[in-house]
Amino acid sequence: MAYEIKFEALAAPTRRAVFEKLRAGPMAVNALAEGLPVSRPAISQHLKVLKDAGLVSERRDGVKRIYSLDTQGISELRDYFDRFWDEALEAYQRSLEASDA
Amino acid sequence: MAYEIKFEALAAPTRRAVFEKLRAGPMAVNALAEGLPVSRPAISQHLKVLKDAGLVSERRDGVKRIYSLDTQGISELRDYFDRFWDEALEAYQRSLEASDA
DNA sequence: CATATAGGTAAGTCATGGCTTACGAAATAA
DNA sequence: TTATTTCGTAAGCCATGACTTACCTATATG
Repeated sequence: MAYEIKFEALAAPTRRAVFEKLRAGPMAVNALAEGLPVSRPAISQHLKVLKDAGLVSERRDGVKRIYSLDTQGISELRDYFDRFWDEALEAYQRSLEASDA
Repeated sequence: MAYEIKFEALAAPTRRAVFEKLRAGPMAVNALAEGLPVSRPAISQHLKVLKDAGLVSERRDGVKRIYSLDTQGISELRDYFDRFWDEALEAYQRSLEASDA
């Protein structure tokens, strides 16, 4: 449920770049912004979207906010495509049987 | 490779509705448009995007075009999230070890 | 042939959203 | 306290893209 938000969250290229940068491990906002061709506020906005989508979580550390991947939210997407792939195969099988003489 | 196109393809709600409707099996354009709150040309446009993204394939049958799910393209997304989930877990482990006393 | 069916394409409209700059707030440092 | 760092938020700009209607092509059918 609520895949909508997750798909939309991963659609924007720079936002997905932020997301994938977190594979290296938890990171603060300035570190995430480094190397990306947009302003830091833009990164903050992307992080809010990713967080609302349940793909990322936030932790405070002094004046910094440390963002990390949300394994729970990511596993939901994994499960979604697992099921989708199974169903696609079944549908394919049925369409073959239907065209049998 | 080329996840970008797939994510963007699945981001639009009605386009994902078309995509998910194909779980039932191969279907012609008019059948896909039925029940959806947009015009038939809009469905055609969505199908083009899904096809270019490798999520859907097309077959001609007389005057009809039969669209089906592309298991190959879908499996690429499944693999993407499989790997992502693994890496997210590893990153989580590393962050735990790093915070060990 | 003429007509109906099925669906792709063009062009234009309009809202969404990704970006910017400017600003504000909270925690540390001097 | 004052300054500095780190970051979120507000407001506005502008391109993108999700729609629409109008039109065209191609196959079947009378």
